[in-house]
Amino acid sequence: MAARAGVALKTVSRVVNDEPGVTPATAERVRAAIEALGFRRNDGARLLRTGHTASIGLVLEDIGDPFYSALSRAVEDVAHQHGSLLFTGSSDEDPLRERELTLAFCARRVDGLIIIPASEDHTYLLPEIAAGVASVFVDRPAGLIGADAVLSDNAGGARTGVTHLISQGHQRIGYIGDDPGIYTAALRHRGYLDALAQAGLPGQESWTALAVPDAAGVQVALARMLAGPAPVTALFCGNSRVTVLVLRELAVLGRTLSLVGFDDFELADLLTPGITVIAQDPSEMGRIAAKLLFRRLAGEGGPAQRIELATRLITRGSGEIPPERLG
Amino acid sequence: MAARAGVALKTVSRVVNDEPGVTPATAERVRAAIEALGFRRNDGARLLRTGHTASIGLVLEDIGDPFYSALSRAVEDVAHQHGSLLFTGSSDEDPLRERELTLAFCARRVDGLIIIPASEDHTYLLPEIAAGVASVFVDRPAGLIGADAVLSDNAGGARTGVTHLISQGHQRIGYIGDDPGIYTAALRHRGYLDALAQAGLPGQESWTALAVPDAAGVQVALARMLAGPAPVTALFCGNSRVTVLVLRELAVLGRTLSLVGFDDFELADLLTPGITVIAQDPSEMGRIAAKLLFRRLAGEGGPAQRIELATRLITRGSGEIPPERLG
DNA sequence: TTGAAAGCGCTACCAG
DNA sequence: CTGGTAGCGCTTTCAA
Repeated sequence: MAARAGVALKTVSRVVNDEPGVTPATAERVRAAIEALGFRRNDGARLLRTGHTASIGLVLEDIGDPFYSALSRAVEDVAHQHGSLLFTGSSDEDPLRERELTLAFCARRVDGLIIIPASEDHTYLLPEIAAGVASVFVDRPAGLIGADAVLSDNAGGARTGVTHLISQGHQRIGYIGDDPGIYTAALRHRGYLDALAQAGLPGQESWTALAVPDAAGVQVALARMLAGPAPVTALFCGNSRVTVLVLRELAVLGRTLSLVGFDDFELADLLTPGITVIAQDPSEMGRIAAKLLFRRLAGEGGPAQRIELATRLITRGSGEIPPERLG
Repeated sequence: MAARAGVALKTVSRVVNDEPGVTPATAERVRAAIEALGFRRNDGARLLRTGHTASIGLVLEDIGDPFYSALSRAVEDVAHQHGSLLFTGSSDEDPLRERELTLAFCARRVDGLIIIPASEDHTYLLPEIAAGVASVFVDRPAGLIGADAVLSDNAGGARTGVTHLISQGHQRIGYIGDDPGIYTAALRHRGYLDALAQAGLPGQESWTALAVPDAAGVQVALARMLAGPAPVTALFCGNSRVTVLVLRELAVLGRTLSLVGFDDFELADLLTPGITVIAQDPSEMGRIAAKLLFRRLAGEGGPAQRIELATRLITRGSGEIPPERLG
């Protein structure tokens, strides 16, 4: 400690922390010494003593994905407002990695956790929660434990999108989406089915492709939907990755379909036609989750909250092509 | 410490750290106690003793920007390989915030720093570096201090892009870019000027717009370039933000220009025509920077390195429209 | 193979 | 107003 260096001894702590009870004169002397010796307080040690680390951990699927990076930014801003630093880690949708990451953050004694879960079982978090780590789940709820969660209205959003296509006159509407083992994917598929049922429209197995991972999968799925005498005239895509893959394949095939996608994406408005989407608001999700986390950290009690955010239909052209205008 | 709880006392440490010299029997007993009591090692305390924190700090402009989020992901992957956790912070291009963030990371005693600088003066880092914090700068070099840096060939990339337009037969080529006070922006503008000079083409002041921040600015700039009897037939955009704004404005105007943009972006290939770009590789930049950082952390000496990465011309259509084919 | 003590850098608490 | 002392939870060093 640079105490003796200046002149005073462990009064340094007081001046560093702006505590009351120090003569301006001595304070100034200490400050000079600090400056001269290049003293840097070790927050690690400080926070070992005080108990909280003024840092939170964010575990998400992939920080490189624009959706999550937008969310991440919102979380960071709220954390900054509260004087907290942010640890980030990508799980790559791997439950084991999620767990490792989360536990590593806990070992660092983060004050709180924001988790976009990849795992279905978060009982491993129970001891941590008992030890006082606050945690908020985003995009998908926690598995097997009660915890705060900020979610989108996945089913409702998909229903709105498909209903929009129906209202344009479409009767044969396809669906391409993720593995229904994924929480959001299952709900979106459900929304699709609900919309059809509500309109009294028949579904058909060949019109649905789940667990489509890549371009090849999309190619096969589309080929199936477009084959035969009564091909699909419209398509609902379960996420923006699929939407983009479909757009590429449609371009290759030289075909046009009326199309609505779940999730907005950059430049969706600049394509021709513009892509109609069901938009979530990742920033808003991050902001709300982070605010809730800090309220918990501030001592707010009450049962686990489940906040569901509405989605928004943004019409840009691709979803407003009636069946008769298709080539 | 959960020592007395199990049975043994501070032998726990040995077990937790897989140190040699523990009977399997006692080890098992300790492990059981750990499990039972839900013991969680406090890495903060551990690392206070050992001196290194197994964490690095990344300060960038905006984690919400796809370019930086891709870079960030690459850094995270390398950090993970080395058993390090990652602090992330966005400076919003504000020198003060960059400094705050960096110093906050240093107070947390991160082992190393990866900085995408917003500031022109990094002398504030000197004491930290003297204290042993390794640091690598990315995208732009450090200001006023010698430090490792990983950069793109901004001038060369811009020169390639503009030369490409010239080779398509264009003689009146405009440039819209950022404030030349920004390191990368100045170099890209220089590349543009160099390419024109090299081809013996005249420049014209009205063809250049620097420090264009928003859609309104782009609108004005384009109007100027397209006015008169000898309007610009091609355009080089200094960054992807500008490229997208230009695309929107051209769509509004119903005009076409041959166009090359610095920086690749999602869906550039799906637009009609596809957008020809000079691509950087943000992942590669992040990866290289992080690897260099960990080599420094491992004790590699030598003078500050300056690594310059090549850019890549990706032709997709927009840059291959000859002047005579423009409406 | 195991135990005890010292100390990392800081703040909390109680004396002076 | 200022100083000393204890101790946060861990590792390290030396002794048993």
